[in-house]
Amino acid sequence: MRSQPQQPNQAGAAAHDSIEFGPSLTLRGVRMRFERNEEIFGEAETAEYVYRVVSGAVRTMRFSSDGRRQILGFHLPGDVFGWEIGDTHTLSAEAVSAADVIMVRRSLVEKASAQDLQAAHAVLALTAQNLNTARDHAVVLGRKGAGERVAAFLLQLADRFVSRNELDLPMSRADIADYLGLTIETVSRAFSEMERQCAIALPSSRHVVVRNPAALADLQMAA
Amino acid sequence: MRSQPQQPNQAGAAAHDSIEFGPSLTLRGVRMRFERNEEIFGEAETAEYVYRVVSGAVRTMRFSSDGRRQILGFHLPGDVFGWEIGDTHTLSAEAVSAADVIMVRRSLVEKASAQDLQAAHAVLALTAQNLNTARDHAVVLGRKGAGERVAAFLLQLADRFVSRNELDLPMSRADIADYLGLTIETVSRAFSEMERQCAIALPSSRHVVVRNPAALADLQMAA
DNA sequence: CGGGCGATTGATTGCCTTCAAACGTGGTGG
DNA sequence: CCACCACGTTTGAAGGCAATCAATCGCCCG
Repeated sequence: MRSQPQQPNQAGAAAHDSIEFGPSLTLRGVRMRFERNEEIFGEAETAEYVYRVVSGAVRTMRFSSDGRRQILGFHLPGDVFGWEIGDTHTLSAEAVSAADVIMVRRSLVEKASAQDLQAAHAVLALTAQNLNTARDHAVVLGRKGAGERVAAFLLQLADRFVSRNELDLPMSRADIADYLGLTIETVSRAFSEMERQCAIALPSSRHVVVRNPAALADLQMAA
Repeated sequence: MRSQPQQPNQAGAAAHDSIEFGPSLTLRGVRMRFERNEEIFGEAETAEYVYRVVSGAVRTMRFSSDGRRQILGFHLPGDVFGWEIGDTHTLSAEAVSAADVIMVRRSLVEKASAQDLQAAHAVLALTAQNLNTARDHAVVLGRKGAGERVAAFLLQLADRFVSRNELDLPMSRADIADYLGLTIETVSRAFSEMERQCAIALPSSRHVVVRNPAALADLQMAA
C-alpha cells in the first residue's frame, strides 16, 4: 500500500533522483547522504525541501514542552517525508542509520499542485495517508499495554518488508521506546518475553525472525 | 486559528446551512440534529457526507482491535469533521451532547476539489491541520503523565472558547479519559488535585474556571 | 586486549488502574 | 412537592504494570 519495501534499487546514482508523489506527479531533486543520527531538518526551520528515502531509515519526531521526544514515524526506502503545508517544518527529522535521500524543492511541489489538479490530489492523498497513520498511532499510544505496543510495532514493520517474517531493525531500542511511549528496558523485556513464548526469535538484537505471526497478532490485541 | 468558538450564531435555521472550507469553497448542505450519544457515522461505513458542527459537540474515535475506544478529537461549533479521502469512513463519530450539524455531500466536495485548485487547496489545508493536531495528540499520549495530560487538555480547550478562563465541558469524565488514554478515576483525581492547588475551580463537575493559567501551563510541562 | 555503547536482566519504586463505596444531582413518578 | 432512582462523579484502598535505578552482558572497533 505504501511503497516498494527494501527495493534492490541498484542505488547507483542514476535512479534519476526524483520523487514520485503519484501517477501524475514526479519531480526531480538532488540526492544526499546523511550519516547516522545526523539531523535532516529541525522543527520550526524553514521547509525548503521534501524528501524521499532511497536507502537507510529516517525518524521524524516532535519534542514535548519539557524536552522529552516522541518519535512520530519511521521512514523506510520509498517513503516520502518532510512535506508541510506551511513554510516551516512542524517536526524534526534525523537519519536512524546512514541514509540516502532525494530532496526536492518544496516550491516545485507547491507550484505543481497549484497548477495541476492531479498533482494537488496526489499531495492530498499523501497527507491523508499520513493522517490515517497518525491516528492509528494514537490508538496504540492511548489504549495499549507495553507488550501490545511492541507486537503492533513489529507487525506494522513486517508489513513493509518483502520478507514478511524476517526483519532487520534499523533503529535502536531507544528509538522504538520513543516511538511507542515506553522505556528502553520495557521494550527489551517485551522482546525477551516474545522470544520466550516462541512468537519471535532474536538471532541478534537488531534481527527479528517472526516465528508465529498469529501469536504476535494475539499479543497485539490483548497482552 | 480554527473557528469562531461558541459563536452566538442565532441558530435559527437561516444560517443558510453551508460549510465554508476556505475563502473560496463554500458548499450547501442540510442541517440535522443528533441527540446525545447518537451515532453520526461509523467506521467502515460509506462516507456520504462531510459535517460541520453548528451547536453542541461531537467526538470522533477509533476502536482498538479488542474493543477499547480511543477518542481522537472533540469537535465544537465551527469545526469540520468526517472528511475522508477514500469513500469509507476511517473513524466513528457520535454526538457528545445534543448537536446540530450541517451535512454536505462528499461528492460535492470531491467535485469541487477536482475542478478548482483553490478548493483543492482548502481541502488540503484542512487535512494538514488535522494531521498536525493528531501529532500533538501523539506527543501527549506518548510522553506525558496523567496530570500533564489533563492540564494540556484544559489549555487546549480553553484556547477554543471566547472566554478563555471559564469553560463548560460538553463531555463526561469518561470521554476525557478515552481521549487522554486514562481512566475516569484518574481524570477526576487530576481535576481535584488542580483545584487543591488553586489552578482551577470547579463550581460544578462540568464547569471549569481557570484561576491560574500559568500554573496549568507548568503542570502541562512537568507534573 | 581494552574501551565504549547498546542491550539485557534484576530489584525496587511509584504511578495509574482496578475494585469498591459513597456522594450529588437531575429526572421521574407517586 | 417530595421521594426515589439512575447515572455521573468523587474518593478511598489495594494491586499491578511500567519506570527507575543499578549491574552485567555482548559486541563492534580501535
